[in-house]
Amino acid sequence: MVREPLGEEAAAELSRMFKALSDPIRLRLLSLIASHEGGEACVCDLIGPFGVSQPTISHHLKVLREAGLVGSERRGTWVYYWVLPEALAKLSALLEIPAVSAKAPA
Amino acid sequence: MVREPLGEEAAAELSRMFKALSDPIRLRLLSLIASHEGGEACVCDLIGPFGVSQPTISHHLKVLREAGLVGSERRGTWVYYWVLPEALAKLSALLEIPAVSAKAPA
DNA sequence: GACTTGTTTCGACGTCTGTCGATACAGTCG
DNA sequence: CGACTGTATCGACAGACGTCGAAACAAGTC
Repeated sequence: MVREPLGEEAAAELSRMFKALSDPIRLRLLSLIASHEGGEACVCDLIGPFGVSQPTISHHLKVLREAGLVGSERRGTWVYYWVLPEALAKLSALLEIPAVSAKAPA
Repeated sequence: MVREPLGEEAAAELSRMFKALSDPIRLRLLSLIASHEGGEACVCDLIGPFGVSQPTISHHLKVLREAGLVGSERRGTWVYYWVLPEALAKLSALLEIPAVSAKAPA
């Protein structure tokens, strides 16, 4: 991000990922999935903690999935979700600012 | 993010920052500012590269500023913007997934 | 097959967001 | 002061987004 200006296409793809993270419920969902035992969670584990309806949770999970941040699989009755670490690593690396090139914080 | 589920307040604050990054033009603005000589850029350097009007750029800069991602200062005729590295570092750290706890990538 | 539980999709609604042109504000120069 | 340049704000509009209840789909059980 610091070395050279982001190209139009790269910015478009990255902004789609950040958009998926721009909702508090989706952030908490991601965190809940990532911190869940085994690194994955069933949808049924995710509908409790939030004050929204189950279809809304399903919608948010779809957004995370289409952004490439999580993977999902049906195993019998339940659907499981897990975080795709490569995607998060990509975003994390983008936001790393070499201390040298940044103006000193106020 | 992996160690424990994000709290409601933390998620709200972080989602505001990610929302600021969820627009391709804002991402490119941020990158343009960060990669600019001296780590800061005048607004007049930023209105050229995009196919949108000057008020729109000004609006996007305001969003970045209110999200705490950039600082700004008027110096004479021009207004300068620079990246606040602490904010980006905070987001970057959040997205770092310890390889151990993540499910292996497909 | 019929019933039950878990999950997704659909359709609708109000709200938020990105964009613009017009306008206001800030500072510089005659 | 008056004109001019750089930047921010305002008001309006179309489109996207988060949410819900209802309904559809999937898989297991009787």
